[in-house]
Amino acid sequence: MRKANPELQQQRREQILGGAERCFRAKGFHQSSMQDIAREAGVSMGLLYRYFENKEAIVASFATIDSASVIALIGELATSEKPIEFIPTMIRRLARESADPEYLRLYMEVFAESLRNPRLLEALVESEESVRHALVVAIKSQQAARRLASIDAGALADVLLGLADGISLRATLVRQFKPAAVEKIVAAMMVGVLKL
Amino acid sequence: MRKANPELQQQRREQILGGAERCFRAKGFHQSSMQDIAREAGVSMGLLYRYFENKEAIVASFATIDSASVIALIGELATSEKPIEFIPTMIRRLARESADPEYLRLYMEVFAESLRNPRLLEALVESEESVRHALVVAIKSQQAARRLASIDAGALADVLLGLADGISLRATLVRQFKPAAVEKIVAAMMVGVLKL
Amino acid sequence: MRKANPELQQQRREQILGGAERCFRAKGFHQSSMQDIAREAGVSMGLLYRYFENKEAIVASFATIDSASVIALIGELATSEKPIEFIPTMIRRLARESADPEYLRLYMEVFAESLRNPRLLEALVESEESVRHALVVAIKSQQAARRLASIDAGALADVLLGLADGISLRATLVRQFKPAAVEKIVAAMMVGVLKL
Amino acid sequence: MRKANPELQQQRREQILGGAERCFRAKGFHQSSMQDIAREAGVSMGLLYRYFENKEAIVASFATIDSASVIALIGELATSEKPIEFIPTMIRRLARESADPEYLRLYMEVFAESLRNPRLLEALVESEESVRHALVVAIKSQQAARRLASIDAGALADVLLGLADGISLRATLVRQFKPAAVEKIVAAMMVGVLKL
DNA sequence: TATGAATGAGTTTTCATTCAT
DNA sequence: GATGAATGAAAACTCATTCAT
Repeated sequence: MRKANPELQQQRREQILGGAERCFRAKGFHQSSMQDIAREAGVSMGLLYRYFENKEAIVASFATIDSASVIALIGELATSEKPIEFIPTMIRRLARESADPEYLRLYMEVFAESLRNPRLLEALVESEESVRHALVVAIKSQQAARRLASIDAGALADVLLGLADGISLRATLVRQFKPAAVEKIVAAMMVGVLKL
Repeated sequence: MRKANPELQQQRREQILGGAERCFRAKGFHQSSMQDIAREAGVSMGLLYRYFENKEAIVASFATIDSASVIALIGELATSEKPIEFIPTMIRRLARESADPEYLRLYMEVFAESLRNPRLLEALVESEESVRHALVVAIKSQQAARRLASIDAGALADVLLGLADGISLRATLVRQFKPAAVEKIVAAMMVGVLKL
Repeated sequence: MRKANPELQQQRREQILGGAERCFRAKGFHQSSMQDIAREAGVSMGLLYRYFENKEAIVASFATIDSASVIALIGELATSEKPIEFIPTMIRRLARESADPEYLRLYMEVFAESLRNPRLLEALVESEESVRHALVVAIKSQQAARRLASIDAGALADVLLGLADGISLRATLVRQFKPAAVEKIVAAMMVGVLKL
Repeated sequence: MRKANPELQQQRREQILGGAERCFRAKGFHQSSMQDIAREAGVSMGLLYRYFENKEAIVASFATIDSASVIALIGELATSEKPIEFIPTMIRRLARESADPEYLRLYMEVFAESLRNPRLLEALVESEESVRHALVVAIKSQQAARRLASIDAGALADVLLGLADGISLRATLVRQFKPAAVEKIVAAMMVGVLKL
């Protein structure tokens, strides 16, 4: 007798989400039909719906941002010996990472959608807060080590992450955007607030 | 014979765009049908298509952001006697202004869409750059007046506008967001870079 | 300027309901797709949905039974000089009328459906009660004229209409069904209850 | 090698039909999917199709009405000492039994379906006729015993069963339905035809 | 015997767009 | 200039059925 096979199921889920991501990146998710997704994922419509209750459920899977690389970067900050110097680099790298237009578009769409869909918003908020939490912890540990000034760690995290988001936005939107000059300013700002 | 009546035409355009904006804010524009827009604007389908070639043309009208209030704020900066102190206020007000979820959603969608549609992107970029240009001019005049340090004005504009965008994003996304603490940090950062 | 045309609208509604009835009679309404109905009615899918919100709304239109001929028959009873003799004839004709398998099927389906759908049931009940009411009135007037015994008119109406329904059912279901013998029994029964 | 196990097979059939009946009663059989049935019966899709060739075969199983209780009632009539008095009771009990809306719906659907599907109709007719036959036999024996007038037993059976069906229909359809008054009329009618 | 996995045509419904008046 | 009528392709989703294990 055939038994349920969780590995296969996991693989199928990923297969579908892979197809969906390719579609969403290429066309946006309102423009991607379930047929498109099924075709791109190489499965039938029926199977799609076996694994995801409806289209929204697929979209929702993208609200939980893959924050592994961000967390890694924050880890570097936590152990950095000169965090004040490291922060501008971190912001630049964060901004660069999310400046890919396709990624940006996906993120924007998920965000826009989540402003209407509580379920999505919940997932997005949680995923955002796990990143923020990691950053707060990193900041506090550096403050304890007397390498950063003792300012409100939560607010600082919001400023840094906001800065990274805002900069990546402008990098794709402004023709005359000069990364180096921007980074210099960021560096100066950090010294202003964080020097002991 | 009837003559073309430009005033009426202008009024009709605005009537339609008004209906469209209400729809877009309420449901997003992928979820707003042309029927919805016509109903909300109080016109017939036929008229809709007389004034706008297709749905995309309506959407495109929203890529030119209404930047009047932003320009006004920048005007205040240009004439401020203590620009370093004014900037954090300006950022806070910019951020607050765009933190309305409905507005944010509309803006996000337009942005997301523009990443795939060159025509939209063009309009968005131009509208963004007119704001940036105004800010650059204001910064330069304050630098000329020796009230701000002489750093790259373009890059500074990008940092400030990016910060405003990023903060408004986080204000809607982070439950523990503390506006006052954030503003204090912004103020300190500004002193760090802009003090002569 | 084109004005809304109620006549056209009325005609379209009938056109659609005509197509629907042909489909429903031929295949039952669960087996009739909206495409089928549109094709049979000679209209497009879009138009179908302009006139009927959804499939259920079309089905609901059939819950209001066309009771004109029944009412006419009851009218004959009301003015009959020998109502006791007329009733068996009436029952036979009622039963015959609804014994057409296609009609019966449609009626059965509507009934079955209405047992789950309150909106449908409401319509069905009302349409049934208008018939019953007419019959009650006819009976009472004949009782006042001393041509029928004074028994509960409502209950009598239910017995007569129930008998007609039950007989038409059996006429299609029982191979050895003998209309004449049945009518004779009905006649005898009527004498039993209704003679003064 | 495994041997076929008829008992298990029978049990499985019943298990499936039990699930199907629950589904059909709750939602009607056009609204019950094979998945629903399998789930409700607690078996897999594969097994479902091992025991029933297709959905129609399951539906067909419901055309053979479970007439045990009806037959029992008819048995009481056959041995009753005062059959004329017993008949109204019998009709009331028959009507009450089939007045359960869920049962009625199932029966209606089966009937509606059978008007298009000869295989179903055949089963339904046969099952109906076995009941009718029992009733005819009972009537004839009571006539032989001189307890009922000598009228056409077949036609009488049709009138009685038709009356029961028709009354159960109206009991669910007519708000002002009064069982007691109806029964009184039925009693009077019976005296009218059946008294020696 | 029994299961879970998979299919894909079919269903209802929507919607951007065009046309006749 | 403005309207209501009409279209039909495409969307999301379902489901009877088959297959591999």
